[in-house]
Amino acid sequence: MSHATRIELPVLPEPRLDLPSPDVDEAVAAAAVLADPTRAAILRLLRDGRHCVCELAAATGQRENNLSNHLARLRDAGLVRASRHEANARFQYYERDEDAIRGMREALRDVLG
Amino acid sequence: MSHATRIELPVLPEPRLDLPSPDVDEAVAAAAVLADPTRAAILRLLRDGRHCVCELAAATGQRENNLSNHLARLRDAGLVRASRHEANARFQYYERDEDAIRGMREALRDVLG
DNA sequence: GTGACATCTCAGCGATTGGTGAGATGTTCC
DNA sequence: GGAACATCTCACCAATCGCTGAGATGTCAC
Repeated sequence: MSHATRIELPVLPEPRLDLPSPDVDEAVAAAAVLADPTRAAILRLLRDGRHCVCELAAATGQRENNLSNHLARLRDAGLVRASRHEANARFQYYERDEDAIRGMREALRDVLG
Repeated sequence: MSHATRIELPVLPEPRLDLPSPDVDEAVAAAAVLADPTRAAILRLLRDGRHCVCELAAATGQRENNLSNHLARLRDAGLVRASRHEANARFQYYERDEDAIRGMREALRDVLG
């Protein structure tokens, strides 16, 4: 046999310590929004159409001021819009911004594959 | 004009207080895993193949014992598997469980649409 | 205007959680 | 065997976060 070494031998591990750190900021921000049961339920409910605060409060079992807090966070994140009811302006009706939701989905997809 | 009312009049709002509360537990659990930069980076890095702890630590800029903590959480959640290197068993190589990852993706998709 | 209703804002408290430090376990090399 | 290495475990502390309570704003009905 010549001096040629066998190809299938187990190779010594040489950890690569220069891997680039992936950019996951968007995905983490999206996940932080969803990591609360009330906010996740809001986004799930609004998937089927607009709802006012009292409806969302009843469906989630939360008090209305608490829901208002979560809705403010979703508004600041640009994920939902609010507009008063045409016939009775006491009610704020919320709907999703589907463009922003799509952005969340793509950021999460980049991490999960 | 007869007594027939016009059809296009704005309708009085009657909030539906009996909406069923959506089940978002799985999506919330998935989001809680991703809502940390280190864990999100780990899952993103393992998307391209197996890596040992020291590689993940270098790429994320975290200390190895801290990474070990996060990897334990991912293991307990069934999202990653560990196995020692064939040629040098000092190194624990981690890889994703793609079935579990797919479960996460579907749970999140149910909320985001 | 007055009262009732729907929503909003924000300070404060309690619970959860990520990073650290120190020590323990398992592996390789000499 | 002993030393160096790679990883793990866990108690502790500081920071974060969600719920509550109280008060403010805006709208409707009378």
